[in-house]
Amino acid sequence: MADVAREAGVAPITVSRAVSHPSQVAAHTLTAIRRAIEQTGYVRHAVAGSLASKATRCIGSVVPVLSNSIFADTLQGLSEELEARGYRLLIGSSQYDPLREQRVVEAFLEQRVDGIALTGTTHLPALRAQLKRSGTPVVEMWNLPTRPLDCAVGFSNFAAARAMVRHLVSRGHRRIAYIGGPTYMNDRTQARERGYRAGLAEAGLKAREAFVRRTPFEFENGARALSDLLSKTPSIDAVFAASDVLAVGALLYCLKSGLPVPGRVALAGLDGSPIGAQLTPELTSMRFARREIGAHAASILLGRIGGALPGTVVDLGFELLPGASS
Amino acid sequence: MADVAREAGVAPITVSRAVSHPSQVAAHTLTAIRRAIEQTGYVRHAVAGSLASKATRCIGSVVPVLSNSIFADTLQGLSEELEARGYRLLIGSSQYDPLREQRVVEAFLEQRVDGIALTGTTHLPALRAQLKRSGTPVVEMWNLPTRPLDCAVGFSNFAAARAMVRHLVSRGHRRIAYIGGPTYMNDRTQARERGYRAGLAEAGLKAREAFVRRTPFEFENGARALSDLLSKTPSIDAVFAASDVLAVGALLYCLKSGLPVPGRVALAGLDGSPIGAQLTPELTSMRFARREIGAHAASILLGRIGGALPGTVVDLGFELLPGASS
DNA sequence: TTGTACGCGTTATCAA
DNA sequence: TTGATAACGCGTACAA
Repeated sequence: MADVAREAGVAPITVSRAVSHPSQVAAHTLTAIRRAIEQTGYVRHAVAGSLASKATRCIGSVVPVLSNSIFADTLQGLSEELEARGYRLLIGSSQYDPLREQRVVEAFLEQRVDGIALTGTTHLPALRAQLKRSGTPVVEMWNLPTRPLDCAVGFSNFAAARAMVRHLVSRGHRRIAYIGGPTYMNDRTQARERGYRAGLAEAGLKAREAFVRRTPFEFENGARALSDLLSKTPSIDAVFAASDVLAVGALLYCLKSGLPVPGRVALAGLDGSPIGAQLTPELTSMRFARREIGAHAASILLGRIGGALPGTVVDLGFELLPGASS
Repeated sequence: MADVAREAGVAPITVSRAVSHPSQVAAHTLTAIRRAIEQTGYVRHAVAGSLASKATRCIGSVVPVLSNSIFADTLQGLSEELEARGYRLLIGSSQYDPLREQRVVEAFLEQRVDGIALTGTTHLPALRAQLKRSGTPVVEMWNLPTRPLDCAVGFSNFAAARAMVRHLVSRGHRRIAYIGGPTYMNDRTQARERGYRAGLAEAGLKAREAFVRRTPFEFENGARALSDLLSKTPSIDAVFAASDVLAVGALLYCLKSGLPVPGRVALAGLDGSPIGAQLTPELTSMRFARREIGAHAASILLGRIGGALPGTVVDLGFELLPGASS
């Protein structure tokens, strides 16, 4: 920066302004400085800038996994909105492990990110304390917390799951099994399972533990769980898989085994994945505003950084996508 | 840090050592400092540390998109390997736009990342120059460059595509069409298309432009391209889709339309996606070492940071996954 | 094993 | 609109 300043015949601080706040610099000074930057090959040192300004213009984000496209869409929304406003996105993955989440966030806090976007609302108490103490703006995504850490954006996983069970009931199904993810420290999965039970209860059906399977989000596991359900409790006439990864796996298993869907079992998922819509029969699912969750999260954080108060909770809702699988 | 030092009765530099190089500090001093850190709630300021040490322990990575799981796997490998060695991963996406790639890398250079992992080998000349000038270690992933920018890890997209055509020929197919991605500034897609033509040429078959479709990587586009090929050039007896996203889309289209596979058309993809393996018929594909590409990229960059010379090019090869679709 | 002195490259603050 | 000065919070180099 000193070299550029010398070259352009100005003080270093003017170069700083030309780069960061060009509107505060006279037009002719600006052109001189830009030429000098060109000539010297100067690259702004963002680390030094952050140290002096006490702002990194970086946002940290934690998702369970990158390989599930539902979070990829949210990250895309986050990243685009942030980029448009001159912010950068750091991404960490927790692998559904709250301890890893904590470690990733600790790294973010050391980097002095200006804001943090988390997936879900279940976090280790120690992490909640660290976040509070740091004063960093936080937004929780993908569910509606009863008591948000700071701000939140998502939808009611409970209501979405219950609505799907209502749909299956409305189609005449009564013996509805459930395939979902592991519930440990996962508020979304927990809420979906509660939504399933609530939906059954509403219809006067009773939830049976023998109708429930919990398994990690992989296609093969959806297939395996369905096969297991059909052999152990052959009386079931529908399966609600609380994630399209599991639902698609289950549907493909039926196609492979020649089991008519919905003739033998009806199937429904959640998440509205593109692949489900391409299958035959088309998978009944629920669309969530995946990209918008990210975009809203970005807006909320930038608002908080700009001085807005905590407490914002945005509900983006959900939309039933009825398919031929149910 | 000054507060911690006072609390522990040592100089600030000793606190710095206790945090960054604990082995250089006496055990009892260490425990005193750790207690002081606990009491004060001190969080290391990584920005200041980076400014002083001239190292950020951050690696920047550019992928075309996050939503395609093939890159997610590579990022997972990268991130895990880096994390294990105390480095952090910054992720940017180019949306297959070389200008966006350049802007993302410029941001990385301003942040003073210690190394950069790029997808592919086609980059804007201006970007190549900036990278060279910066001296930052770079690794190109997912293809084998003839002249690497610095280092590279991947496999021959050309050879993989050619091998798949050989496979289709060996199964008796002669009128083999091609569905691939857009070729502009995408060396992987270009190489796969050249591999297709080379495979045909070897077998004494001639490539016809009417047999070729280029379309963005989406399930629906694979379906649309196949439908178009079947109506315009009904004589085709096989389709090689140079990416499983497109191949799966094409296969699902056949299932929906009741076209026998491989009876009416044989189908083959590339990338070895999990979903392809679950379909009926199982999709013929090619497995690439997606995770390992990322893990190797991390090792190579850390090696370069540690002083290793540029020029490393690692070929991880590919493996044919024959399925019932061909 | 611990400490002193200094500098890393910017920006905030205040003044001109 | 531009500039002088003083941090920002660490780690390096060297010394004790």
